[in-house]
Amino acid sequence: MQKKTSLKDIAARVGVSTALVSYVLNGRMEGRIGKEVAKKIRQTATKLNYQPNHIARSLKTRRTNTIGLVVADISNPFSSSLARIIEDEADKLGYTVIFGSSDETDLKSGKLINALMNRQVDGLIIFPPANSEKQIRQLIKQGTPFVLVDRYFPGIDCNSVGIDNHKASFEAVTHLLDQGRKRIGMISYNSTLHHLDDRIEGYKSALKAGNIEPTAELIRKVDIGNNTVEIGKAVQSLLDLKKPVDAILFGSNRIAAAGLKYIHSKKIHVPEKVSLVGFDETEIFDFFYSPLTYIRQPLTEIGQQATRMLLEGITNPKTPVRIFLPAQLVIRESSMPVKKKGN
Amino acid sequence: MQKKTSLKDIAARVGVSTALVSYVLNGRMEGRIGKEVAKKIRQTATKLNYQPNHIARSLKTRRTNTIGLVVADISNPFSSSLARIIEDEADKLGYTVIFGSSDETDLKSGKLINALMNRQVDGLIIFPPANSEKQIRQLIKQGTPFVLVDRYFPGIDCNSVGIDNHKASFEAVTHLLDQGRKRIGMISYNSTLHHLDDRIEGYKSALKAGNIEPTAELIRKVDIGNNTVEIGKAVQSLLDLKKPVDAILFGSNRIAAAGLKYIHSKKIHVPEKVSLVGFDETEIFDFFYSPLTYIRQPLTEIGQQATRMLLEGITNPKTPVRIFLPAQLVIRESSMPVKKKGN
DNA sequence: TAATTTTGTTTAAACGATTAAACAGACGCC
DNA sequence: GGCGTCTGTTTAATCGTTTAAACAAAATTA
Repeated sequence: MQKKTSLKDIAARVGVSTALVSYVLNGRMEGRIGKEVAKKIRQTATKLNYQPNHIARSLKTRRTNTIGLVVADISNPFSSSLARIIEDEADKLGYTVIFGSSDETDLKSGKLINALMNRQVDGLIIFPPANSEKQIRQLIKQGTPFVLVDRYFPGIDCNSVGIDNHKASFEAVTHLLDQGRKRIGMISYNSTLHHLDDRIEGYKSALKAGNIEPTAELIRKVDIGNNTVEIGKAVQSLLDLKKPVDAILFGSNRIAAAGLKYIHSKKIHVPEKVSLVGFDETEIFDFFYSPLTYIRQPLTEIGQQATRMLLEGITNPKTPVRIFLPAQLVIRESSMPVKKKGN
Repeated sequence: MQKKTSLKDIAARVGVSTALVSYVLNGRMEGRIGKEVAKKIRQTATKLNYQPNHIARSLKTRRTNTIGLVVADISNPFSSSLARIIEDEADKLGYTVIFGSSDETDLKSGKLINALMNRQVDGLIIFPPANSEKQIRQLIKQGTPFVLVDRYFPGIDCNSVGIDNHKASFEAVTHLLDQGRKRIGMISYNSTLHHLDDRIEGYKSALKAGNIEPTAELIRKVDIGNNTVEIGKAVQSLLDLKKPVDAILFGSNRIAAAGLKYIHSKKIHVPEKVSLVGFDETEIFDFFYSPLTYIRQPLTEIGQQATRMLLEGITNPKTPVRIFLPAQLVIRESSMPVKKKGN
C-alpha cells in the first residue's frame, strides 16, 4: 500500500508548518496568508496529489459528512429507488451514505442504528419498523439528527417525510366507487405501523362517504415479510365470500405483487371479475396483463426533502416537522368500469 | 448532543490508565491483567454504555472495517439484490458498506472510487463501467484491495467474480435451436465491456455448432443507459427483416424489460411469432403474459464470493483470481417449441 | 541475598488533521 | 522612540484510540 501524502509531507516540502498548509488548503484566514507561500503550497499539494484524510479530519471536527440510511430491505425497489435519490442528493451536498437493511424487525434496526452511530454518522434517515419507538426516542434524547421516512409515530414529535396515506387510499377507493364497484376489499399488513392504519382509515372513510358501511369482513391483514402464500389466500378468501368483492386495494407493492401472481395463476379476470389498485409502484404493474392502477408516491420529493431536512437539521437544529406529501392515483386498465351484464 | 463515554472516562472512574482499559476491553495481554481491575473495568464500561469511537480507532489502526461498493445504479434490481447480499455477508464478517452509483460512466466511477478511498475504506467491490481500466490499474498500483463484479478486463490481472457468459449464451441459444428456431437475433449493448462480448461470442458459437452461420444482420447493439425507445426500435428492426427473426436473446434485464414492453404494446405473439430469452432476472419476467425464459445468475454466490475474496485479500493479499460461476437457464413459456403450421 | 523473571500497570508517542493562541517583524502614529 | 496595529507564520493542544516500551513490585531462581 503506497503511503498517501499528508499535510506534514507538504509542509516539509514547502518548509512551513502543517498549520499553514491546513489554513491555505481550507481557504481560511483569507486575507493574512502570503500570496507566494499560498501558491507554493497549493502547487505542492496538487503535485503530490494530496487528498485529505477524512478519518483524521472527522476525529478533530467531530463531523464525518456521512449519513446513515436504515431501510427495510435494500433489495426492495421502493427502498433502492429512494436510496438512489438520497445518494444523489447527499452527494450534491457533500455527504456520503452508509446503509443497512432492517428486514422490518426492531431488533435489526436497533443494531443497525447503533452500528451507524458508532461510525459517527452525522445523522440518520430511517424507515422505522414496528415497535422501534424506543430507539427513536433514544435518538431524540441523545440529540442525534434524524428523519423518519415513509412511516412515523403519532406519539413522537420528530422530523418525518412521507405521503398523506389517508388521502391516497381515500382517493383510490373513491375512484373504485366511481367506477361502479360496491364490494371493495383491502389487503394490508398486520402491523402497528401507523401509516398503514392511515391507509385503512382512508379506505373506510371513502366507503362511508359513498354511503357504504365498512365491515371487517372485507379487510385482510397479512404478516409483514415475504409471505406470498398468505397473500394468495387472502385474495382467495375475499373472492370466496358469500358476497364476493368486486375490487381490491392492495396495501403495498409487495402485497400487490404477490396478489397479482396469485390472480394470474388462477386466471381470474381483471377488471371484469375484480378491479385492482396497488399502493406504491413497481415495473411489474406495467406487465400484468391488465396494467395496474396504482398510487404513486413522489419518491424524488420524499428522498430529496428527507435528505435536505436532515442535513439542515445537522448544521442547525430546528423544531421537528412532519411532512405529508400528496400521492397521485395513476389510473389504468385494472380499474376500468364494470361492464354491463350481458355485454 | 450527549457526550459519549470514552476510554478516558472509564479510566478516570476506575482509577487506572486508558491503556489498561484499552487492553482489557480488547482482550489483549490476556495473562497479565489483574482479575479484579479487569472485572471492574468491564463493569464500568457496560455501566457507562461505552461504545468505541470507530473514527479514532481507525485513525490509529489504519483499518476502517468498511468496504466501498460501486454499482452501476443502486435502483436497478440486479445491483440492489447484490448489494443486499454483500451487505449481509460483510456484516457477518464485521464490515460495513458504503455505496455509490456510477451510472455506467467512467467519470462517475472514478470520482466515486476516489471519494471512497478518501474515506479510507479497506477495500472496494466494483462493477466497473466501460473505459475504467485506468482506474483499476491505478488501484492495483496503489495496492488497494478490490474485487470486480459482473465484469472484468481481459488485459488486467485482478480479482473478479462473475458468470461464464459465453457458456450461458451458448446454452440459451442451443436451447432455442433445439426448439426449432432458425433465425435467432440478439440485442446487446454498444459497449467495450468484455463480458458483453462473451455473451455475443457464446451466441455465435452456438449458432455455428448448429450449422448456422452467424451474421451481423441479426445482432443489434443499443447504447447503454436507459434507452427504452431505441430498444423497441431494435426489436422492430429484427422483425422487419426480409427474413425476420423467430427468436431473440436479450443481452440484459434492462434490454429485456424494454423489449417486452415494446412487444407487449405491439401485441406481438410470444412464443408463436417470436421466442424470447432474457439475461439476468427480474420479477417482471414472471408477469409478462408469456413468462420469460431467462438466464439466472447465481447472485448469492457472486455476492458472497466477492465479499469473502475481498476481505481475505485485505487481511492477507494473494495472487489474483478470476471466478466464473455457472449460470442456469430457466426455461418457461416464452421459448416453447414452434407450433406446427396449421395447428 | 543478589540476580532474574514474571506480573501488573503506566508512560508517552502516534495516527493526520484542526484551530485558538502566541509570536515576531513591519508599519504607522503621535 | 515608544506604542499599537497589521501581517504572516508557528506553537502546541486536541480529538479517542492503540501499542511499544518503560517501570515497579512481587515471585522465582541461583
